Amino acid sequence: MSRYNPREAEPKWQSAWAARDAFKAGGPDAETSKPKYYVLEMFPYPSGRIHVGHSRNYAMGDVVARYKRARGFDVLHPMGWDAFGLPAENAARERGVHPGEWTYENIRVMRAQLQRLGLALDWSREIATCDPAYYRHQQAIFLKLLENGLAYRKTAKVNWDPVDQTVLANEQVIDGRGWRSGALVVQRELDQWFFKITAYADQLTDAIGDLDRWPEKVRTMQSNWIGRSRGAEVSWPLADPELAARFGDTIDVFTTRPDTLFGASFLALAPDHPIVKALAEDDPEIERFCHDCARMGSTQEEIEKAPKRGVDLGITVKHPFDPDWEIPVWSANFVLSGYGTGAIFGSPAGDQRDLDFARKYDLPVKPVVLPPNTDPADHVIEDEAYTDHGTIYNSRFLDGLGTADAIERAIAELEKVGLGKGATSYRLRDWLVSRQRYWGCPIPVVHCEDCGVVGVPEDQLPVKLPEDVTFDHPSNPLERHPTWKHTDCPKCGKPARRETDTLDTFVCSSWYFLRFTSPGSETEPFAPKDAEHWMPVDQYVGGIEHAILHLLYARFFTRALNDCGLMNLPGGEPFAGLFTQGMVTHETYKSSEGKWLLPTEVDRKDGQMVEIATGKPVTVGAIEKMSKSKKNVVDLDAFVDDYGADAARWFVLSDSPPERDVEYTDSGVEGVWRFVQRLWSTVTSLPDGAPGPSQVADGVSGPAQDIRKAAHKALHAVTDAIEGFRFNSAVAQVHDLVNVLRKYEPVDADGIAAKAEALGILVRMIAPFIPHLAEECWETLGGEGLVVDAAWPEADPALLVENTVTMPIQINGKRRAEIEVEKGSPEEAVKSLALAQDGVVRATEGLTVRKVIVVPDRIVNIVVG
RNA sequence: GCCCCUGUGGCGGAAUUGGUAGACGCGACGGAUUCAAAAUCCGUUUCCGCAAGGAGUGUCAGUUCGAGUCUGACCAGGGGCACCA
Repeated sequence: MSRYNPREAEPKWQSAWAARDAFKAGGPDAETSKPKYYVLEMFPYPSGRIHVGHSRNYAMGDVVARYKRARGFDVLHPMGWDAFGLPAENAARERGVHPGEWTYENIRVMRAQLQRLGLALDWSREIATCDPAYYRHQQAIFLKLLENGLAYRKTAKVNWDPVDQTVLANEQVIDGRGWRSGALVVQRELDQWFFKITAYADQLTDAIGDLDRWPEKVRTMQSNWIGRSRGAEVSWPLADPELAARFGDTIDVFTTRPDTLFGASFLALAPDHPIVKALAEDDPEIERFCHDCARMGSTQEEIEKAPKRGVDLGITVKHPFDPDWEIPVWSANFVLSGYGTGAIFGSPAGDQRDLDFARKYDLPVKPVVLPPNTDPADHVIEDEAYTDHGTIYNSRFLDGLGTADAIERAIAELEKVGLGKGATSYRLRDWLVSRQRYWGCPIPVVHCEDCGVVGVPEDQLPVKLPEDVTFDHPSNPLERHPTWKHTDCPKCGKPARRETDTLDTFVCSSWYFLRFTSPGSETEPFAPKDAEHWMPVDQYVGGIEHAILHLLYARFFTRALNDCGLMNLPGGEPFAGLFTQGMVTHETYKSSEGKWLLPTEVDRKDGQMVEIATGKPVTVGAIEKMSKSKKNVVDLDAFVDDYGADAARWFVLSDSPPERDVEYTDSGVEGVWRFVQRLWSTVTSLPDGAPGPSQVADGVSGPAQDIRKAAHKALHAVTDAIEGFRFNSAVAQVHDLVNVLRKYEPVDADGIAAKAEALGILVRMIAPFIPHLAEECWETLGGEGLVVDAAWPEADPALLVENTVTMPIQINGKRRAEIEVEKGSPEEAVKSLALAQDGVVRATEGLTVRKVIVVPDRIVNIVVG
């Protein structure tokens, strides 16, 4: 018997699919009545090579794409490249290769790798975000956003590296120093571009509830990130008329607990609050405090460890409910300028931070919320604030109300006296999209001394990146380029300066799924007709690491594009179904010199891991997500050379549930190889002259009928598992059926027909998982055409039901025996049969049968005592 | 600190509605084949026990005729958010 050779079979079938354009999506103009289905995996950054870890994402999407095709859908399953980004610039610095050249070479390699996997992709729709044909439309979109007030410019605090002369992202600042230069990072105010995502904060929050095919976890994370909280804005009149004239009549604060207003003991302003800044100018103590706070590091750890500090500003405000009650105003380091109004009122009994602050500076602490079932005399605040709900007391007209009622009443009273109103605050900030980088989409505006910021007219797009740039200096090459930034104002024609910032690469990935719907569109980013036909994406597959930013930005973008009139996507949600897959993990290896080693550089010798090159022992480290940095990767090409693409696909879908991590092990791979060969030998064991795989072996009985039943049951189970994204269960079901089929040696024509039918079902069932082997089997079995075009088989309901059923018999909940009965046997008959069983008689001897529960066709439970 | 998720054999995991816990795969062990090995094939494999039997889904309680599944408290691991007022 011949062995299956993926090296020959896989390229052969891939050419066969390509020859008939098997995976080309139809679309709104196609002459088809098929319903559409858009399946998409998060497109990759072309970082170099694909490893087995990456392939899991694509394998899952491919199962869905092929399954839906077999189910009669017009499937759109495209692929492209998230091709702008910092690694290309780093490569340019380290190796002197142009970012574009490096990127396109990586794309070439990775495309070939993906094609070897045999994915059912419509390659005619391939896009790369660094292609001017793509980013010119992104620039057009930017101008639309600008026109509609959704893109704007403002000064913002950034991390500035004075040595590298560049802006650093928060994660590039380590212990207050630049990650590359090691220079102390300073906070600097720079003009930056923002997208007004906060305008959609409510919509983005409210719509989360409708995303019923998204993981709960992701929805929670999005909701937390937006961080909507309802409360009130409260205005505190400045006591000193002179100050009131200078700073406006009141200081406004945001609070979620207006019910605790009578517990107020101070106001605290952020160190960079305008009032604090102004007062600092003629008060050295305040000035020093502000200076200290500005210098404080921005890392989480530092913020966490920093003790509460403050300075008395020497001014007072009047309580909104009592003009005679004056409250001191402080500045405090724990108040954030970017949240709410940058000012709070301290109610120490009900907030731990306020309490810590009050204790440190000896400010009054008055409890105003009484915990349920507590005597006021027993409720004493020491070092722990009571932050929960309860009954309000010590609070005049709020006394006796519950927290929720008191909040409403307090807001109503604030509105009555004109010193406040109900308000909502968000954690979400506007999206800073400026990057001082070369390898990104240029922001298509020009700065003119007379006209200000002027958008580049559409007919002059794209604003292309210059090719001749140098990376010998860390700062932005666009800024340093001798000529690029000099241009004429599109409005008045006078010499002007181009914007040298490029867009955050998250912008590119916020609309690529729309571009896939009409990748050839030259005049528009996408044709609304195509976008409206294909959108939303029916099934999106990607890593959990994008649970917040990418998905939130995309959800913002589709809404913004709707509002700019570029399309009409009802509801505005881009991804109807989302699945977040787990990673592929692998052991890590470290040489005796402490360098990470590739799995191919180590070997097991006499039970010990050694480095092949040196023979020295190797430290086996933790099992971690496959990553280039830890070198615990298995290259996809090497894997496919050894075992074939099908084996890779089958492996990453086996064992672990798709949402969880799966560990790569050599023995697991060998198990897959065994399975592939076993499947092949099972298919080839069918004698010559057997009927084709689409035939139905009707009217057979005995073992032949049992085989048919097994196949149809497996089909039912696998169909269910695919629909429910439980690919590991589908794999187990397939294993089971193969085990049954390979042991079945038919002795007559009926048996052969039954086995042929069963194999036909099996082969169509595995086609979404291991499509090349499925084609090879289909051909061997004499199937019509290609299995890629075969319809998904239908399970015969008559074969899914059994005539008899095995019922376990429990005594006090413990299984003691089982009986085989006709399906639907009457309860009385089952009961007496059960009581007559040997095991039952033995176990009930000397005891009284108190009750017998018969659940028809399921179980019998006898209660004795 | 707050929020969420997960705890099942030696390992990954299955059990879709409260109804036979451990499917399927890996590993291990025994056997066949082989001069030998690889590969392949056939068995066994939750634990204790020779057996009869008993115990068993992180721990403790509860609901139920019956709990991996439902409820409460706790323990452990993972993730998210974090001076967000």
